[in-house]
Amino acid sequence: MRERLRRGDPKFSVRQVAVRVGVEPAYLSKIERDQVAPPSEATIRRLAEELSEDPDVLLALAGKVSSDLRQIIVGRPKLFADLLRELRTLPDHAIVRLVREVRDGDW
Amino acid sequence: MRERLRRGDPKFSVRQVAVRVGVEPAYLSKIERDQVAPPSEATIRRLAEELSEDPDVLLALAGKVSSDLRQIIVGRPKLFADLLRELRTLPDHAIVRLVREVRDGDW
DNA sequence: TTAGATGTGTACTATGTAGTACACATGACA
DNA sequence: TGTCATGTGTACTACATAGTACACATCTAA
Repeated sequence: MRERLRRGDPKFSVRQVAVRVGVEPAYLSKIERDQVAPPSEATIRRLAEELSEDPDVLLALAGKVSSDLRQIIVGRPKLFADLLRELRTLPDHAIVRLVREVRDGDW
Repeated sequence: MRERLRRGDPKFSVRQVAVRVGVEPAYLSKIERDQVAPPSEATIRRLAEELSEDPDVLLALAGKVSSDLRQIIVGRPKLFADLLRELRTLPDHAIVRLVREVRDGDW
C-alpha cells in the first residue's frame, strides 16, 4: 500500500512514513516484509490514517479485531457468538443487505 | 461458579478442578480472586468444559473473544465491523430474532 | 488427635509482544 | 564525485503473558 502511494509522492518513503507514524524506519521495513510480528493496534491505526486505509482492514491483515468490536461482543457474548457463526457462510451481499435493513430501521 | 458446584459435590474443590483442568491449584485460586491476569483461551475452554459453562461467556468474563469468531471477522472485516457497530445498540430480543430468521433461511 | 485434604501466599520462569538503536551498502542527483 | 536520503541487517530491551513450584496455616473426618 505504501509503495503504491510512493510512486506518486516521495513523502511516502519507508523513512518518512515511519517518522510520521512514530516508529523506527527499520521496524516499518520489517513489518512490510513480514519479518516481525504485526504491530500493536495503536500503531496499526496510525498507519491506516497515514495511508488512508480502513483501520478494520489493516487490523484484519494483522489477524486482529478492533477493540471496540471486541467490547461489543464481550458485552453480550452468547448473542453475538450465535449471530456471527450463523452469518459465517452467508454471501457478502446478504450481509450487506442485513446491515442496510438494520440501519434503515426495519428493526 | 465452581463454588456453587462445590456445595453439591466435593469433586469441585479448587485442587481437584485444577488437576482436571491441568493447572496448579494456587494458580486457579488466584484466577478466581482476580489476583492474576485471565488465563489463556485454551485454559478457559478446559475450565468451561469442566464447569459446564458456555465457553463464549467465560471468555467474555476474561475480556476475550473466541478465536473462531475472530477468524470470521478477520475474513471480511468491513462487512462484520459495519454490522456489529450497527447492532451495538439494538436490544437483545431484536438480535435473537435476527439470528432466528437467518437460521430459518429467510435469507 | 492426627493424617490428609484444602485454600492461598511468595518466589520464580519461559515465551511472546512491541518495539529501539545503530550500522551499512546502495542509489540519486547537483 | 561527494553528499544525502533510502532500505535493511543485526543486536538489544522493557514489559506482558501464562503459567510452575513449594511452603504454610487451617479445617475436617476417623
